[in-house]
Amino acid sequence: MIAPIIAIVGPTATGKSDLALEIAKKHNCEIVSADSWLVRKYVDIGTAKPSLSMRQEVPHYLIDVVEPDEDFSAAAYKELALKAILDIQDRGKVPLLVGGTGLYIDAILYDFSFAGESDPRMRQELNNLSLDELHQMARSKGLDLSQIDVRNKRRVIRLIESEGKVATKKELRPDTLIIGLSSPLDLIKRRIEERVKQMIAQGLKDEVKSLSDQYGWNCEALKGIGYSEWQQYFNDKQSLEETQKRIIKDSIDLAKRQLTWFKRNLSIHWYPTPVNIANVDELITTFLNNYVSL
RNA sequence: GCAGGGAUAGUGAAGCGGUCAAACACGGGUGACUGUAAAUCAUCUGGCUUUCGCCUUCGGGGGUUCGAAUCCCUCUCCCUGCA
Repeated sequence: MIAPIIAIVGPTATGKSDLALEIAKKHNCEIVSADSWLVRKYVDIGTAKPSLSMRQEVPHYLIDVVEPDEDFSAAAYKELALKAILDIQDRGKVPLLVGGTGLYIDAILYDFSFAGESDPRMRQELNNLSLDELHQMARSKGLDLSQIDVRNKRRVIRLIESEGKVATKKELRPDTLIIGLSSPLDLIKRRIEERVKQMIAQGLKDEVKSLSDQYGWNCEALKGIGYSEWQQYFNDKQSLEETQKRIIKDSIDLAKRQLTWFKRNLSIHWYPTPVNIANVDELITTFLNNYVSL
């Protein structure tokens, strides 16, 4: 059974969503978001979530699937996204995987097998231990610390949680086309700046306020970029200008990390950021022509 | 004009005779990444060099000393008190 899948990846603010919509309309696709923040309800402005009208034009999946204070994971994402993908394919359409969360993208395209669940209570206990204590614990359980970054607490915690089970990945799944959107960092910076200003103009502050009122500052939804920065502002410890600056800075740092992740993937077909849709379109048409129903 | 305080790498700021190319923070670069991933972590950040190392730095100039960012003299600029 032939089942092509197209992915659009890249750092924030490079126009993935807009491109995806155009592609989807032209090529009979439905969109599966691969973004760790779009999964969450009520964080709309700060995540640049695709608008309702966009979502009406073309179905989007894996958006608004968890509550603001709910735990989520890459493994959970994989399961849900896979379901959506199969569903789309069953209806004879092409899934368009779109997002900037490299781990989520790769979990699908390289069929990650995650190493084992985590128990929320146990995780909390582990979080309270020092790195040294975690090392000791891992050693006493006979776990192999040599394969992980032992200075990274989260990796050690995960090693303990998964009891040494090893995660695996496969080759890039066949029938996959990956398109990357990027541009020189300077331009990305400028786009981020502009976008953050726009978010604030659109009422990001109120969105944050109502979330913090309803769920408290500890909820997951307020830990993200564009959200956490406001806590200081609402405590009168930071001006609006400073808040905006910090959001921009955090977003740029994110973009760099995303770039680092995607850069090493040699299967990506890169396009510069103000995308020329015609170019991308050509590649996609060629790709999809291989699958014209016989 | 007199008295006192200050001038340190991209920024802020330690250092106050040797272990100082100079703590730390921020800013910047590079990279890692599988059940928190918008997370978490590593690493570099005066110049040249892969390393060893060499060279030029701590407002300017001149001294003291085996040795100075650190002590002395002087000049410039900034702040404070008295005029």
